[in-house]
This record gives sequence, structure tokens and C-alpha cells, in this order.
Amino acid sequence: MRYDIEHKPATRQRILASAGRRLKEDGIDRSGIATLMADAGLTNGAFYSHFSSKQELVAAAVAEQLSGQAAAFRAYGSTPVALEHFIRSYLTEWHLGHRADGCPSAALLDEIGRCNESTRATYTDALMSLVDDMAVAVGSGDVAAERAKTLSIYAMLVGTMQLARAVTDPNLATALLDRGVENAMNALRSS
Amino acid sequence: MRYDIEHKPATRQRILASAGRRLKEDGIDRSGIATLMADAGLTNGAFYSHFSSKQELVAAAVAEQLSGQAAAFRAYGSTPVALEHFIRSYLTEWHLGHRADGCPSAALLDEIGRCNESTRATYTDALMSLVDDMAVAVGSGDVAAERAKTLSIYAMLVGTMQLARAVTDPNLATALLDRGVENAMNALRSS
DNA sequence: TGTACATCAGTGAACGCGCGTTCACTGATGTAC
DNA sequence: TGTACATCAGTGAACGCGCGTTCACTGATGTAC
Repeated sequence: MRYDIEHKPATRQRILASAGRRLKEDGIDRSGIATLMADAGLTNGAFYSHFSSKQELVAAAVAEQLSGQAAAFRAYGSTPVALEHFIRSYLTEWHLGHRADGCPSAALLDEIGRCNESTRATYTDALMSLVDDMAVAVGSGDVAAERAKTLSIYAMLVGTMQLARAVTDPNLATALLDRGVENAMNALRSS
Repeated sequence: MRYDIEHKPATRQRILASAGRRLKEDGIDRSGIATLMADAGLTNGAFYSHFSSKQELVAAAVAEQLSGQAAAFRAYGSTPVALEHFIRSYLTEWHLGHRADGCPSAALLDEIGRCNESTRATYTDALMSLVDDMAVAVGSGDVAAERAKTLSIYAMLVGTMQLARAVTDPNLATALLDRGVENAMNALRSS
């Protein structure tokens, strides 16, 4: 069909975007290649001309999701209040109910922890990139310390969202989100 | 073979215990019935005389793991320092490296969040039982408030452990564990 | 006491299905002559 | 200008495999007579 030169990279990007959503919604193991490709309007056979394996797609899609999260964070501006905005918009009922549109770590973190070294390394890099943005925003000067702090806060947010999603009592979930904001704000202001 | 009357419940318990370990190690979707039964020294065919479906086993095994976690917590005694001990023993390198022997929530929480209502309800009940023990130990009088607080701390611990496991840089993981202890202690002492 | 039968936890083969991956093929377009 | 060929993103069938689940069968023991 002789597509123009931007066509293939654009298709790859389209697969990455829809796969990011599907993986977050259904989990890594429950998302089959055929479904992931159908989501992008393609058939299973075309997969291996874009990615060498499912693991490679997973790594790339998760990294893409994290970089989207970083972009969303940067949209709050690079000031200390940006992190407060991030925390408050993270621990919401909306986010709880929209896995596919939400944080890749909240959706997939324990599964990522079971992935191979290479996938986890890609995750780590993308995560550190997000955390760097956050550390700069907090901007007290000691960037290493701010990175450790923001990363730790990110972990709190992820755990809180996962637990709120797992629990069947909506009031419990809401209480968790509220408490989570408090705890995260305290952690942000401490030391 | 005409086993004695305690035989079948004992076998069920053995399956639950080994399945709990396997599920935490490999994840829910990567643990097949044949493997789960082989772990208990049985073959796949015997599975359905103990459980009506894989989901039912998952729910029972996860609840069993949480009740083991509650028992371990109670072993610290029912005083405010018990929770400090729990936090410190949770966020350790040992726990990071021993998924099968560790917290079921750190190992499986995002997958549990994708399970059906019934499995999640079983998880919620077992979790609330653990949290009740913790709230009593903190024992300030306002049990409802203590429950919300300890549940929220539990969420922080889970997120921190998951992130520490996912990341490929061991120093980053250690820093996360250390910071996590600080944040959890602060949350414990606050309000 | 000896024998025939009932019990039932566990076996192992089989079911249809979806998985990740491979590969021969398609067909619209660009290039060479 | 017209024709033959090369390109290559995408198709769709097929591969072996493991999944969750079903089921006819086994065989050691307890019970009935």
C-alpha cells in the first residue's frame, strides 16, 4: 500500500496509546495481542512489525503513560503548589472510577514488579523523569532530597488509589482518598 | 481411600496455604490450577472437589493471607508500639525480596482491584479485620478514626513496597523503604 | 469371622478456547526503464 | 508516456501450548450382613 514515511511511526504511536489504556483497564496478562491490535484498528499479524515482543510493547506503553503523567504534572506549572494540585487531582473519585484514563502505576504496579529487568528498567527511567519534574517544582535546592520525598509521596498515592479501588465499601474508599490527601500533604510539608 | 474426617478440610487448608504463596509470587493470572494443585502435592482434577472455581480459591487464599498478617500483627501485642513494629518490619529489604512470604496486598493489590465483587468483598472483610486489630492497638478511644488512620497507613506501606519492588535501582528501593518508614510514623503520630 | 458392597478423595485424560508468535500472502503505490 | 517490477504495512491462518473446567474411573477403607 506504500504509505508515506510518517505512517509507520504514527501507527506505532496509535498502538502505544490504545495499548496503554487497555493494559491499565484489564491488566497486562489479560490483554492479548489480538485485542491490543484490534483496539488500534489492526489485526494481530501486524504486531511484530512494530514490536519485537509483547514485553517490549508493555514497557513502551507504560513509559508512554508515565510521560503523559509527567506532562500533566508540568501543566500545573513548576512551583511548590503544583505538587499539591497533583495530589488532590490524583486522589479523586473520578480517578478511582477511570482506570484506563488514570495513573499507570495505580493500575499496574504489582504486575510491573513481576516483569523482566528490562521492562522494569524502562519503568524506572520514566518514573525518575516524572519525579525529577516534581522535585524541581518543590525546588528547595536539595534536588536529591526532593526526589526521594516526591517519589515516596508518589508511592503513597499509588497504594491509596489501589486500596480504594480494591475495597467494596464506597465510604471506605472515600475515607481512604481523604486521609490520603492529608497524609500526602503532611509528607510534602515535612522535613 | 476412605480418609478420616479431618482429612479433607486439612487438604483444603494445605491448598490454601501453598496457593497463597504461589499467587503472591507469580500473580493471579500466571498461577494455573494445575500448578496450584501440584504445589499442594495433588493433581488438577481434585481441585473442584475443594473449590467451585479459581476465583473462589483466590478469594479464600487472599483472605487467609490477610488473616495470617493479622495474626503476625497481634503477636506484637495490642499497644501503640505494635503498629510501629509492624511498619518497621513491613518496609524491610527482606520483605522486598520475599514476595511469597510477604504481604498479600503488596503482591496482588492491583489484580485484586480487578477481581469480581465477591472476591473484593472477601478481601475487604479480611482487611477490615486486620485494621480492627490495629485500631484497637492504637487505642485512643475513637475506634472509627483509628481505623481510618491505620487503613490509610496500610495503603502507604503497600504502595511503598510495590514501588520499591518495581524499581531496578537498589539504592532507590532502599531510599523508598526508609522514607516510607518516616512518612508512616508521622502519619501514625499525627492528628 | 468372612465377604460383598458403598464411599469418596484423588487421578488423569479430555473439552474448547485464547494465548504469543510465525509466516506466506496481498495490494496500493513509488521507481526504473 | 506506458509498463514491469520492488516495496512493505497490514492480513489472516496456522503453530504449539497452557488455561479453567469436566468427568469417567481408581482403589483403600469403613460398613452391612
